[in-house]
Amino acid sequence: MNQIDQLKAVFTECGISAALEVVGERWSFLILRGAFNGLHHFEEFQSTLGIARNILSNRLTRLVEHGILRRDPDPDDRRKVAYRLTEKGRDLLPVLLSLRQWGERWVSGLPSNPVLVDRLGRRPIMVTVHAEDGRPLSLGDMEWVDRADLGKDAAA
Amino acid sequence: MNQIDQLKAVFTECGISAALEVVGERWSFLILRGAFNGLHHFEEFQSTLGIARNILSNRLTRLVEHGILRRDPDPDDRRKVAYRLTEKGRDLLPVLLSLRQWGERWVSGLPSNPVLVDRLGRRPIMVTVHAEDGRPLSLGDMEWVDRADLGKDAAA
DNA sequence: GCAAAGGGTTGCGTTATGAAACTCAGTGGG
DNA sequence: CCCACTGAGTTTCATAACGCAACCCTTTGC
Repeated sequence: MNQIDQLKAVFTECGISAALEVVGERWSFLILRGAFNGLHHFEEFQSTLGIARNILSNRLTRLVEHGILRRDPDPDDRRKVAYRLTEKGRDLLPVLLSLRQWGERWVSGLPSNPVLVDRLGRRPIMVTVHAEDGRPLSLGDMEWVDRADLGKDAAA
Repeated sequence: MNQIDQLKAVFTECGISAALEVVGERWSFLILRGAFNGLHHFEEFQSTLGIARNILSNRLTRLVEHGILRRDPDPDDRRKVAYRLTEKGRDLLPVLLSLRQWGERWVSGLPSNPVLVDRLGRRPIMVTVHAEDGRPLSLGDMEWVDRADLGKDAAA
């Protein structure tokens, strides 16, 4: 098995590397953040993010190819194209939110604006790591287990 | 201030871009994944990830500079250096896990190995987005609110 | 018909990434 | 003490990704 095959194996066997292959390039996350914030059009992304037009074009195309965004031409104005999150894209919300939570806590220091709130309680939503029964967990409460031993352990 | 200008302001100070400055480069997440999986040494990262040595060197240095990893020379063998997650680094777990969850579901299709389980229940842990009271939320249950309006709304 | 808007491309220079070879202190065995 | 080997990097040079500015082509509004 050569170097390339090894790399390829790494890329396909782990969910993290699989995900990064699709959304790991520079700007991808920021474009998605924009999409979650209600941006739809090329010019909106370009002017709010300040990204180079060729790169933006490239990323949007890639995100569409990977089924994360949909490209909807506007029937009323045929110059316009709306990029919208698919379900696959919307399902990246936990990634974006946890990244934001971390960035606010450890890098920028200050909570950013606007805040995503629960429509009912009108309190900020949160991302947590927890057990199936809902108990919140920290790293010390977890351990790595070979998948093959999972059922076995649970049964034991 | 129109919507776009608002977003533009938001974006420069957003936790997501802050986070990406630090961990957004290629390989950073994979190195962190390795660290969470118990890798500590340069050679371990290099051989398991297949990353170029110069890049690995560069990333490790950056992650140390940003306080995500600690660089501990081994007192018993002065050739060895152990890279360990700091609290700031460990706090990236939700990001890594949600990324992995997404990658497994939407890209690789299959669950990867090993699995992080709850030490007590010995069941896989999970990452979710939810309200303060624990209710799981989907995008439709949330809305963006200006932080200044938060208390106001809650009081109203 | 003409200017402007929207969504891109093209060309070209700069940075980032990658492969392979090289360094160099430290260690372990004979 | 000598030599092979290990661990953790550096250096060199080629290639890919990124960024800027300018350009292009439809579609619209007037």
